[in-house]
Amino acid sequence: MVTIYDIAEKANVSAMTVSRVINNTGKISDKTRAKVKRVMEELNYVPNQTARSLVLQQTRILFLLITDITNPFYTTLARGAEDAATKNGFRLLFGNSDESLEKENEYVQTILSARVDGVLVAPAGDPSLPHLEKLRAHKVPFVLMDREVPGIECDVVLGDSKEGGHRLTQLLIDRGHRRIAMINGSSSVSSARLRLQGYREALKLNDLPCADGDVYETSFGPRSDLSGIEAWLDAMPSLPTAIVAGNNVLALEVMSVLRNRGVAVPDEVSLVCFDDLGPYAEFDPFLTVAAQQAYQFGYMGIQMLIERIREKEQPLPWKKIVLPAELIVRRSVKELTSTQ
Amino acid sequence: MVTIYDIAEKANVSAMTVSRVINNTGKISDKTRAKVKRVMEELNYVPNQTARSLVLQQTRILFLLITDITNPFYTTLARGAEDAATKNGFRLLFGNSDESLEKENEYVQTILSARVDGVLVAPAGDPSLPHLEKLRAHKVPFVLMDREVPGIECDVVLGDSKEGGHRLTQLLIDRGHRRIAMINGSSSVSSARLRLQGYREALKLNDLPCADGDVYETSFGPRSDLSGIEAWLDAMPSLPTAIVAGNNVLALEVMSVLRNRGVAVPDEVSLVCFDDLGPYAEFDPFLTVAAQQAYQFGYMGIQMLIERIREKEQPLPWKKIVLPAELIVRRSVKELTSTQ
DNA sequence: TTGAAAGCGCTAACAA
DNA sequence: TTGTTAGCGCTTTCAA
Repeated sequence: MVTIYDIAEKANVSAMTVSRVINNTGKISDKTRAKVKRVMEELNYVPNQTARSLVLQQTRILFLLITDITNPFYTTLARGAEDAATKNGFRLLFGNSDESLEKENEYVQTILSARVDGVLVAPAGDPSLPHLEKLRAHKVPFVLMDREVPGIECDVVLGDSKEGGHRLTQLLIDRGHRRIAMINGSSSVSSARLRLQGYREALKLNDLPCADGDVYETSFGPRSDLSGIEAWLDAMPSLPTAIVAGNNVLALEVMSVLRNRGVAVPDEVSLVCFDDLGPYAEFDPFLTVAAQQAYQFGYMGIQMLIERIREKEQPLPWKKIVLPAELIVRRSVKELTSTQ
Repeated sequence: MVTIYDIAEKANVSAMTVSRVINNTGKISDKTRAKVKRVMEELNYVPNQTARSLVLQQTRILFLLITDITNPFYTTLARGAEDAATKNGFRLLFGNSDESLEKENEYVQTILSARVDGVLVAPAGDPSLPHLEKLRAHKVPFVLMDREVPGIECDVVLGDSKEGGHRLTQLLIDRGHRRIAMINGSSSVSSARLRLQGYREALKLNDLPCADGDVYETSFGPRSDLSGIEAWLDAMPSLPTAIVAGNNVLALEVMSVLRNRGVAVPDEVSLVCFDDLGPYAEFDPFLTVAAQQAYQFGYMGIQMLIERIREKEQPLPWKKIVLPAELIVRRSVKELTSTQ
């Protein structure tokens, strides 16, 4: 590895001078600066951030902890975060807690030991409190987003969940709906609580009832098993004419269940939700696709990489994995009966 | 900051002993181990990865460089990569090049100076070659995915693009389509080239023509301006009965353009594409939503965080930003004319 | 304008 | 089983 000393030696200066050139600090004659720069280019020198972080006690790394990387709300948020970080000379590390307190805790541990300069976090819920307290105890600055956690004072970026819930519900009422149900995230998540509150508020202001069974509380994250939603709908004496979903994921899942039952949206049940669907909102994506095994791409890629790192000394032959795509036929293709 | 020496002092042992306890190396009596562990808990000690990386010459960090973080193909891939990395005791850092060579180059610089142990990269295209050569020159192991780059030998995880292009096209042919157009990514991207090849192959095997204007080449990434696609369609004497899209983003964009023109999919034009749409594939998401300003959440969050880091010494009052949601009314809500 | 020495927090190698 | 020494690559402080 080329170090600052290699440069110094070859340029006939001290390491300190090289350091000054790299960081543009102190006074240096143009001549030495040019000489040092030339040698750096020649040797392909890249400063070692690790060493620098150790002495400077800062990493210039920020961490973004989100709860669902497959949700376009969070990926869009991530792009914003990345832009802001880059613009300010920070790098951004991502973590995905999957709405799990356990994973969140692991990430907090990682964050502490990596000595990142700050954290932008969407907490899994109110029980995230100890994790935030840990960050606070270690003096790691953090900003909450999307969700507040009672018991901790800090900076926070929120959506107006109560108002939003109110307006979504009012919109349905304005369209003539009287029996409106709600599916929502866990009540241990502040945004879910507020959205529910907004919903109830709107119903109340319009003198509409809300049966106990009309509100279903689950998790904001995607589930592999939709039977909970099935059971919720089954338990109702009749389907509501409209449903408010606490987020986009829940809306899609409800839609899936309704579709399997042959219940048409919006003809039989209207549906509204929090959070948009990114690039997938405006379209009717019943696309026929050659589905590539995206997850496998990532998984096997990392496995190969780790193997390569482990066997760094004995260069094995290069490997090439080709994964077949699966053709998924959906209704974006029309059968043409007559030729042309 | 609590260091290994603070622990050592309080536990009446040497720093080395503490190190051994942390890493579970060497032989240590149960008694000292217990004592050291107790002190570590007491002082809330967290090992400093930065220092460790410096001496070990490895960071246990892998880097995943993708070209479009809003594409479900890549987020799904990222989940796979994260799982594989975590399972093997590595952390994963993400970067998003946005199909831009410039951003890619910046990330390569970051990767080199951060001394990550390895990189999993979807290159922006063939001109990524110098970036890969730079990684190679610095002996940073890397694995390519999704795309190959002529001129560099390395590990690679690929989809079978040619075969996939062929099969998608054949599917359309089997359904009676004779005039099939293709919209594709840049020909400087290997997967785009192969997909086109598969498409042409299928046409040829079926003795079908392919007019020059029927193939449109653009970028795989999402564009803010769809006028290029408009112009492509306009230039054709008539619309084809079917279109093959080189990836999911292109398919959605074509669909958007067709929809604006009142061209029905699949009734008037059939559409197929590479890559699935993640959770958004099976649904008809014409959802009415309270769209939150996802990008702003991330952007402002990071800004607040950086400000907080800068003003670490003078604690300013905590800030709270509340962003309003925008109600976007789409056709998931039905107007009820009669009450109830 | 330049350089020498010390140290950031940790671990490998060796010694006791 | 435990401790001492040296050094990873860099920057800060002080001296020249």
